Amino acid sequence: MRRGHLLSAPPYEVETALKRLGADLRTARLRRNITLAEVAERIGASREVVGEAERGKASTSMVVYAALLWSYGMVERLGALADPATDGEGLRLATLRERRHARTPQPLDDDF
Amino acid sequence: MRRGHLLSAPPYEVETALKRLGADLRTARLRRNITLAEVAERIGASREVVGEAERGKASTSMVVYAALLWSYGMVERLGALADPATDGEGLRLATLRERRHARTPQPLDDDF
DNA sequence: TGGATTTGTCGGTTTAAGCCGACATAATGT
DNA sequence: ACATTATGTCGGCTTAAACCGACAAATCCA
Repeated sequence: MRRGHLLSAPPYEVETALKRLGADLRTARLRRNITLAEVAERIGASREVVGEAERGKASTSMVVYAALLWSYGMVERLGALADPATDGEGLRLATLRERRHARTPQPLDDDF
Repeated sequence: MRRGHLLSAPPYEVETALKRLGADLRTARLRRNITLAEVAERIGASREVVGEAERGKASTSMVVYAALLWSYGMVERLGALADPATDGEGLRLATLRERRHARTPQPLDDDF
């Protein structure tokens, strides 16, 4: 992790979403009346990383967030998060011209 | 990242969810007719990590997944993923006895 | 088929994530 | 207030994530 600016300065909306996700994970845990150390042990991680995830740390491994969702019975939501059937814009584009792999060489009109 | 067994062997349901999420992110990208390199540049990451996320790599940073969702216009879903209002089990428990015994989380002045 | 493009992989480097132990601080409840 | 518990923080250590350049394999389209 060196030069890419993603981790050092993610888009604002990304940070917002992560902060909210973390806060909601904390709410879920408190409602279940368990401690950081307890969840950490259940999912096989350290107390520290769980606390960081609850604060929405961007560079934390995806598996930490995923395991937390799993421990609260919400992991199916993660799997369905980008369901193609619910991707409105993608569906529109797909009906026009779906792509399988290679990029279609654009002849002239290169406007984006 | 050394001894915790989370990253080395996550729960099966977690791996499944990540695989599906990654596959769906790939579908979203192909529908939009853009390459790995292009998305990578847009979100400020390397082509490699994007490819790994699309394969559901568990140890990839959360921000990579989040930024991909963002680039496809799905980042709000991530923020709402663990919405307390939709946490059925949590709601039940909360009515019984909510716990407030936690320190108010500090802002986590961004990842250093 | 052939040529162009996309994607996966390999080697090497730098940075930091995650772990641990111990301590500091904040919140709780009696 | 006090003791207790939960959470945040510090320093050090080990491992690997993310980067880069280049190459190999897969995919696509004319």
